[in-house]
Amino acid sequence: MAFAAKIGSLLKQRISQNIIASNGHGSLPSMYNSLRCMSGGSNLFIGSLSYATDDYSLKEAFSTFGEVLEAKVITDRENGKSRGFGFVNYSSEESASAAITGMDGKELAGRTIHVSYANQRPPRGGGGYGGGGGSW
DNA sequence: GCTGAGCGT
Repeated sequence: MAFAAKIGSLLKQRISQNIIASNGHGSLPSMYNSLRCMSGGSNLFIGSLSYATDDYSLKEAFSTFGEVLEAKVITDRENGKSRGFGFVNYSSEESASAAITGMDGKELAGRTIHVSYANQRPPRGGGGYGGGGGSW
């Protein structure tokens, strides 16, 4: 069949476009170094959070910019009190970018928060220090 | 009786 080949061609083009879009979106700023170890989702670091902010409020606050797969506010394990910062995991990089553009330097719960891409975070499992390399 | 730089079990 001829259409079969056509479908294959279309699929190939689609894949190529996807790869190219992942490499050079054209709209994303230069921050490819920050996205070196991630697959399917973007991790954002939220700082200067209010001590009254929780995971749910974070998710609800950042859910308006995109689909938040996971929103977590860091709390002390020995105290159980909010440390004042959290992390937001989006399902798309554009959503994360939109969240940064729309929430970085803005106010949440009455406090100005700082939104940026997360950096340190070893994939829990292994034992041992991973790399560090945080210099870009 | 609690505080505001930073990066999570």
